[in-house]
Amino acid sequence: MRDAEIRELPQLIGQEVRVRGWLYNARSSGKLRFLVVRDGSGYLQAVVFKPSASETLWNDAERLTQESSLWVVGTVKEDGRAPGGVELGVSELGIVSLCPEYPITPKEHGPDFLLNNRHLWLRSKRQHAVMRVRNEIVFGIRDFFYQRNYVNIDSPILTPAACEGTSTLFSTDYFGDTAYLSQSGQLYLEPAAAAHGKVYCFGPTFRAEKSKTRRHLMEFWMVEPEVAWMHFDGLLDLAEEFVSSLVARVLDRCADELAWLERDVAKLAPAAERPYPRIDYGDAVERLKAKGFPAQFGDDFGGDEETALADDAGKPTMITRYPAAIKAFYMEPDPTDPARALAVDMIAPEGYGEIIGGSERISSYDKLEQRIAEHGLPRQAFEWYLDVRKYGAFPHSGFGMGIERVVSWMCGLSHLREAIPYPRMLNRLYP
RNA sequence: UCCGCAGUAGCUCAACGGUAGAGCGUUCGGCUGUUAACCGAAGGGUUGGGGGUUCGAGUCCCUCCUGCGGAGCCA
Repeated sequence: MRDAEIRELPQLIGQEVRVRGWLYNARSSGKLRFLVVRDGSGYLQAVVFKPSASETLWNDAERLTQESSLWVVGTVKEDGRAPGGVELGVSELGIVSLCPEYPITPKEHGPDFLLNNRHLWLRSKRQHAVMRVRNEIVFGIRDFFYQRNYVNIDSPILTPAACEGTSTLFSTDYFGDTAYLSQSGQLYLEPAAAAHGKVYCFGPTFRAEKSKTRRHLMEFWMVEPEVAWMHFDGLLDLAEEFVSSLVARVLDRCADELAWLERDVAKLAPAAERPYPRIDYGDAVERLKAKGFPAQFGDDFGGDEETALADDAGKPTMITRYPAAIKAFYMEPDPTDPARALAVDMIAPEGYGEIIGGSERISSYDKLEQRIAEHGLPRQAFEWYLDVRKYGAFPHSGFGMGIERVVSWMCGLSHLREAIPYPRMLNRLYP
């Protein structure tokens, strides 16, 4: 007799196995008791039949409460009446820990209650599926870059000053000095691109903005590639290849999870195919005006405007060459129009908003020095960053992608908070 | 920070200014194939806090707190 994970039971028909897990739900019908057991790998209907069960076995099966931990020994049987087509005829049952009244019932709950019980909510089917998709995306990201000979160079989380000087930062005491939690790894990645050529960082990012929307978290995960010698067109190709490959991977390997989440796969599938539309910022403004939005050249786009642009194509859409004035200081000006930056935002369809922001970086020492001054940034804090241009300047480009927004989009979630195990939001730091 | 919505049983929600209700969960009973099983019964309440109007407030008014959605900002 061997221990088995539930996912492998279809290959073990007729064998006696032990399964360990938790009681997800139970139903009884006179002389029968159906125990739905979950072990993380799947769900199993374990059946106890009173006439063939010992008194102890039957009583234990009756005593079990939702989320009690247990083990069952029995024979794996094929049965069309069981969910998944396979069930276990239980011959022995062990109660490891009897669970007191479990807060999360198989009925509906509100978001506040569920978030207060996030540590338990993670056990439920839907959250389980989301974390599986997230896992696939995270691994897919690392696989994508590893296959292409990128080197993972992680940036520090504690930093001495604002990376971009715009967003509000969380601060903490650092032996008497003030340290800030990183809001981007990019600046630290650029020197590493001079060392390895193709690099990426992947870690948590912190924004202390008091944003209260379904698209914002205070702490989120971001992956940022940075590539030496890559110009703007190459960056657009990279972003497109990257995102489409992740979508294809999730569609291929997470079909069960997407089904549990009732994700409309037909709406996601087009994003697995290249190319993605590329719309010049100026054309995007015109298109929005034609749709009745009060868009003006020079403005950044709002959430509704982004949605309108990406939904035209029904797949991620890249908006290119934004006005330099509304973009970060380190972005390379467009050689054909210095008022524009070689910047791109990739907007996901179905209202999921910006998932990627990137640009070609300024490679000239003088130009960067000038921009730092124009933005009123403390030059001293950026000496090391200027060194990237001083000692062997090189053209390079990169982008950042927010993991939770991508997970949220692929899973079809209505809120980013379900896309991360423990969401950090305004007014929420528990559990 | 601004605008809007909400707070009633453990959970999700009802209740015209006039006796505080249902479903799920829990406990007990019933059923030999259940699929969020079903049937019967029981237990479960300071209606977010404070103040006011009224013969009478879950309901109307003021105020505070908490949460949700959106704006701004961004991934």
